[in-house]
Amino acid sequence: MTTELRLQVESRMHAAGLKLTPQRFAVLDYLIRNHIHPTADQITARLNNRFPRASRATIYNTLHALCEAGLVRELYVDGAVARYDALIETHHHFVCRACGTLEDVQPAAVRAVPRCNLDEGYCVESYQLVMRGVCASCKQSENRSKNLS
Amino acid sequence: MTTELRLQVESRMHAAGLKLTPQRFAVLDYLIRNHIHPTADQITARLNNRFPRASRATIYNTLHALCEAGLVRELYVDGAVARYDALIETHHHFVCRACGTLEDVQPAAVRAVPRCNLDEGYCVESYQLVMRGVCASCKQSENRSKNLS
DNA sequence: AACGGCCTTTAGAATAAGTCTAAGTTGAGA
DNA sequence: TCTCAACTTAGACTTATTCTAAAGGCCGTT
Repeated sequence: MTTELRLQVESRMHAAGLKLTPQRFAVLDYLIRNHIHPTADQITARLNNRFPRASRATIYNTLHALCEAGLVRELYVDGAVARYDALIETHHHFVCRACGTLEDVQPAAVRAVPRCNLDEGYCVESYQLVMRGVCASCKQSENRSKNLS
Repeated sequence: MTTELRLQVESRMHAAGLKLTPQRFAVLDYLIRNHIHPTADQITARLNNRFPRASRATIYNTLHALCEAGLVRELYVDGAVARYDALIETHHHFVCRACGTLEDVQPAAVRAVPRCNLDEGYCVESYQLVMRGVCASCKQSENRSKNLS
């Protein structure tokens, strides 16, 4: 984590009334460095290789706290397992139905401005766009097997 | 279910190699008549008031079969509980953070054309847009309490 | 209309994600 | 440094979903 980012995190955590424990830093640092949308279990397994250890309850507490502080986003994409994402900039997601990979999609790549025309009084505060399909490498494999048959 | 719809369902189920059991009709009929995005538990509770009874396993089997047949969509919006939706026409969803209600949003209301400019080779087959915010009636309550204070 | 294969349903046990609890620990303001 | 509310912890608990093995029923064929 750069010093700049660290300061930003500190001020956000402070604003949210959260203490800066080693466990919280470790979780956030991991999410910032690894954009793999891990589950709580994956985070636990990875962090417990190193210092500091964190129990399951702490991982969940931390993730929820970071979500409330707006530093992390919780995603439900595939199934009933929550995935987590350091919320550095807004972005969308693409899921490959062949290999299951979940990738980030930069907002610039999507011509989808969620300028909604809902009934009067509705207030959209945030939105999430999940695209599903086949990623480039799986598409290639599909084409290859088609040509063979 | 209208005769027309029933025929459509029969042909889709047949195409998917699925038998037309009373339980499957009951689940689909309930989803078509009630756009409340129920959980598997809510469906089970509701159906077991009437004929035919269906066990938990059957409800899940049926929902998965209907999903594969493209007649039903599985949604993970709030948390780790799956919600189900008769997939009659494409539409989006709006979740109110105050009352938790999940509402349908017609595509016409969203100026979001998912014409994505992903890396070459990517193929978007479907997408799902979930908007979060405050619904009209909750917004009104919020304003009312602001004026009082 | 009856038959029989095989898909479907069922109850209940098993699994897994996430939450709760109560006791010990610690970050950070004074 | 002192203090205490906030944090962490292990493990029990809850709840959604899946699995299993046996009984049942849909439907093409006769």
